[in-house]
Amino acid sequence: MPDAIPAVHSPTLGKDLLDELPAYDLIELFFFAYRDFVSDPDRILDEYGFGRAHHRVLHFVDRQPGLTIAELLDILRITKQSLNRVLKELIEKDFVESRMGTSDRRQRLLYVTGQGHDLALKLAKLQTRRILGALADLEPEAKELVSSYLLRVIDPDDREHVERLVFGAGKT
Amino acid sequence: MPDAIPAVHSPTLGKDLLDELPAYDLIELFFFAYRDFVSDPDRILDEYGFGRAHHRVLHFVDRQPGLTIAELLDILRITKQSLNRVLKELIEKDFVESRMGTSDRRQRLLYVTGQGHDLALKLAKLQTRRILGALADLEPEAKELVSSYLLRVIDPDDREHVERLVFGAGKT
DNA sequence: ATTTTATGTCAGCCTTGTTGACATATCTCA
DNA sequence: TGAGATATGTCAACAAGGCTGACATAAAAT
Repeated sequence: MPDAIPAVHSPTLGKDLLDELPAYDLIELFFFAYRDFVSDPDRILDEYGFGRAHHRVLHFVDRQPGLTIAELLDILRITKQSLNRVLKELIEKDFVESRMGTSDRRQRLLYVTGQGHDLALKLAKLQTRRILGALADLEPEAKELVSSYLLRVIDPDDREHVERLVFGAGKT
Repeated sequence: MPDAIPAVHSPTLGKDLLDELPAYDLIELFFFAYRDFVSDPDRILDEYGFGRAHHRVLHFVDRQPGLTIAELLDILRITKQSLNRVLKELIEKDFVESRMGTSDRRQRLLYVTGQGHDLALKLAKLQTRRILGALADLEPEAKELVSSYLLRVIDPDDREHVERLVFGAGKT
């Protein structure tokens, strides 16, 4: 079937062809790369009786101490019932703690505990080894390019939010 | 806590710091980008009563007509019971068909049907729009760089397999 | 002829998502 | 102050898509 498609380098057709020819290479690479990216933490999480859902919560709470439930729901885009299930376990096992808000006492502000931070860091380092290691043989500007590429894959409406979250956290 | 870490640009420490400082930016961008990357197909799959698991099967069968069950299991890395559940549905709804192997009659060779191919293509184009669109304002060599980056994120043991699968499919 | 391989299938369990309904405490605003 | 909005918690039920273990069959391989 690809045989029927004429040589690609005609400048007049460039834009249309992008719409027509699926980028199977990137689609599949993305799939496999992401799978391996999340697989590293899985083994360790198992030892603690946690899953990926716990990892996500722990990660974002570690990154943004004092995060509220509402903010976390907004980041994860799951229902409060789903969140509550894993959050409750993280709190019971003393990896996260929830304090009453000071200005608004309805809010719960989330913080990681000592061992919560240790685990979050351990998992982040594992993933870091893989995703920075992958840059090793590439040009020095590769990291900048990859991260600006990934940012552009994100929905335009969320980009600003993600940018604040990713590049603005920890400093606040 | 980041305050305790000394200024980063000392050349002697470069390598060690890579091991120590988690790449939160890439970790999070990867997370958000992948989420949006898979979200596009979800809406359409819903209309057919399919989920992501069906999408993956349909995709790889579309890409590699004549795929066997064993090969598919190897690509997806799930159990045959999990695969069978979604595969059965795809076959019942006439998106995929399974023919007896010719050389080895124990094997089942999988093929997409007409509507199976149409759906697979529709989904691939949706994802293509996003992941090629994200290249729009970047340098021309960005695509090559991103795809070689993603390849390097994949487990070294699988890289060759994935390369064959990604760059060698459809031609066979 | 026996064993191995490729696949199918039954039954049950887990994680993580969903919806809907309802409870409580606190804040906001008229 | 009092009514309503907001932030969170919780109960119950369900669905998708993973998993394990056990067992069945047909065909290939030895």
